[in-house]
Amino acid sequence: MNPKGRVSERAIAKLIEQLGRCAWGDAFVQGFNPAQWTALRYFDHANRFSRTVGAFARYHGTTRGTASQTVKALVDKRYLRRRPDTRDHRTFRLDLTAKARRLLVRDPFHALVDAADALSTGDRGAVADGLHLMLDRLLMERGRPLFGVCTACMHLRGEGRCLVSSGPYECGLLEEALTEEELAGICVNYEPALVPRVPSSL
Amino acid sequence: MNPKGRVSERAIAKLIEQLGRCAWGDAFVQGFNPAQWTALRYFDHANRFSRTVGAFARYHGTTRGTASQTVKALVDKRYLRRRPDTRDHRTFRLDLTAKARRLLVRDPFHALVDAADALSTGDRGAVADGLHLMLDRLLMERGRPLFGVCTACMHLRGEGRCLVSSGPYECGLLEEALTEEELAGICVNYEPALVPRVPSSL
DNA sequence: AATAATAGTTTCGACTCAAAGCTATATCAT
DNA sequence: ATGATATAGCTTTGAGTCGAAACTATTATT
Repeated sequence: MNPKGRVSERAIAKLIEQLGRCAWGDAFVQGFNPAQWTALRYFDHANRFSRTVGAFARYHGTTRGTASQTVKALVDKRYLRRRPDTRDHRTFRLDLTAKARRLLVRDPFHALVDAADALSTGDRGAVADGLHLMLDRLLMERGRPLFGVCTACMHLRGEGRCLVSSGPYECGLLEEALTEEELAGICVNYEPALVPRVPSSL
Repeated sequence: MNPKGRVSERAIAKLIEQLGRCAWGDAFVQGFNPAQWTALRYFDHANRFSRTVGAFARYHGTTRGTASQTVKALVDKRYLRRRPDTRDHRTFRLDLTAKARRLLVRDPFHALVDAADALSTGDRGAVADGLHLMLDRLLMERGRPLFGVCTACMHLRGEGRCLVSSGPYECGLLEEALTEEELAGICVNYEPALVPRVPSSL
């Protein structure tokens, strides 16, 4: 359709930029800003090893300083509860409050989700795969972590051969037991397994 | 692959957000910020009716106040030249300088373009079409203009039947003559023609 | 014990948003 | 025509946010 080589690549990049800006603009609502909404979504889906300021900063591709301020605003407004880690006295654990869970029902992010819903099922798969490929490549280039789930992670051990726990699953990196529900949480320590055990849905 | 309905929609939205953030972070470079890079790209591709603060604000989905400051910074640094419009004394025309054109060769945006380049030709088409559909839908919902090119615009007249000019093409809305090169510039007054004359590449 | 690395916070200048203000053009009644 | 009002294009202002760098405290390494 387009004879010149780089035309459609540029179009894709431009579309991503525009869609991103659009979602950004939508997120100035209900007294929050885009970063705060992203943080709320992050702490909703991150597993317990990843609910810290630093992990969120890496996920969001921002500095720890900025992430610290975003989190502070949410803690002050009682959407996150902050308490010191019992093992490492440098870090603080952050957990969503019930108030935050109620708020997330009206997340402005749903506009972008609805737009994706307009695609046909086949197109959705192609778009998702294509974007995933692009993101992996970009994050890899900058040495940023990938943030996947346990079910596709090489550190997951379980199904009867646990070393450090009597439960069904554990994280081989951190040597901690995992409940079945925790397997679906996104993790800063994720590393893709050579052969995924369960199809990832991120 | 994913049985539950909204999983892949959410994944797409998340990927777009992440890719957008990534491009945002890349754009803090060479003493410019993301908004300034977007402005430089915009004024590079916009046609002469659309090279104003207001048109850029609408394109970028921001306020005129913010756009005004972004432009001001670029004018002060001699990357844009600003001069009053001869017809409408409220508006100012903004044009890229040669200095800006040299700068745009090292636009950090190319990282995202390169990532798109990693896709196969077929995937690129599917991704581009899917994202285009999503963006159109989003912009339509919020009543924002679409910013297309003359060749796909319903206001384009030409090929021997011009009314206000002796040249080959003209804009029926603004009643101004258009040179052939200008047909490729993106325009704030764009409205999709029912039947596009030439395949659009934006 | 000394040094380096990690986790988080604070500070500063620049930027963004939203709202209000200013000037020029367009519309409309007289 | 003339003058009043509305609209459009842009700028200025103030509160809040971002990225970069400096800082404190804790843990890891040598």
